[in-house]
Amino acid sequence: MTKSNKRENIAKLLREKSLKPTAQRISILGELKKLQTHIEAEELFYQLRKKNFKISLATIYRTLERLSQKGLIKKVNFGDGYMRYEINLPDVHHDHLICEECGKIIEFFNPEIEGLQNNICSKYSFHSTNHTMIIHGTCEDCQKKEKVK
Amino acid sequence: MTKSNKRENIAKLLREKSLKPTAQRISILGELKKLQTHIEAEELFYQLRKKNFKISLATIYRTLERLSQKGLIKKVNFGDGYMRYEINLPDVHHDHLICEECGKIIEFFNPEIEGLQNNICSKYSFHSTNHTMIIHGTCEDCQKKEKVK
DNA sequence: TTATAATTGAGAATGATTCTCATTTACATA
DNA sequence: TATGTAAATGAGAATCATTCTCAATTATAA
Repeated sequence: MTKSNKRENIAKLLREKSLKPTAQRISILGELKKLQTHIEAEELFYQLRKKNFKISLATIYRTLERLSQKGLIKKVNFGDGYMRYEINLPDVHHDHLICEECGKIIEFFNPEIEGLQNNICSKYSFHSTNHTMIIHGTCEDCQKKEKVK
Repeated sequence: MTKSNKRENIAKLLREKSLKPTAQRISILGELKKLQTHIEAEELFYQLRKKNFKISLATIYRTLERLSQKGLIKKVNFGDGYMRYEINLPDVHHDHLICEECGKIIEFFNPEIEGLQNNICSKYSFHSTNHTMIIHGTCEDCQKKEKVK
């Protein structure tokens, strides 16, 4: 796919969500699409600047918020002081394992979680739009390091 | 149980974790124990001040962090800008449903989650110390309000 | 083209949390 | 029971991710 085709696809996506397809929004969504993983606002800001996209940090935050409200991206909170954002691929929901030692974040997908979520929600007559499951602990590598000590 | 007995129990708990049982730490742990639910640092600060405990906000934050490291309390992040803290009753792990409309937080306990967590961890050779599952959506009451509109 | 409502940039403001450092406290030891 | 010392505390300053403000710019409908 050509570069301008990609841009046009993203623009279309934005219009479908009644968001004006500005250069800034297209660049953010394009970058997240390419990344396929979570990123912090400031990091995204530097990445885009490095690629000569003209954009301000305020716009990054504003846009990420809007895209998240519209369901185009997901906002993830690992509890370490700042939000992370990632493209929202429908039906490919994943959750996270966070290593307390080295900070590594492992993404995992578990279909049973979806079922479990449904059970819980129906029990409380709760209508869920989203869930987060974060498991904190120690990763394989860091467990080995522990043993060596 | 008398008031001074309670204090002595909490002091013992702190000593077991090699934490000096200061008046401030005892008051914090006592309050969380009485509450049995999550609370924000600032709110806890006001509660304790109201009860004439002499304590500073800095100490609140420091102590909550220490108690959490030692596993006496749990730190919960609902992603709304500030941490919440709650007493950690072992083997009574619960998770949360958060209503996006009214902010209500429903606690739930689901034993299957523990099993699921174990499956995931063993798959990744991950040693878990803790997990959080948060389901965002709309609570029963707010769904009814929606319909009326 | 033009009007206008939405979007953006730059930097100031906010606010939860952390840090600093002088003072106080718990407690092991004499 | 007195004392030395490392740990804990209080008060307020500092931090820093995020949000706000407002003038300038831009997307699009007419």
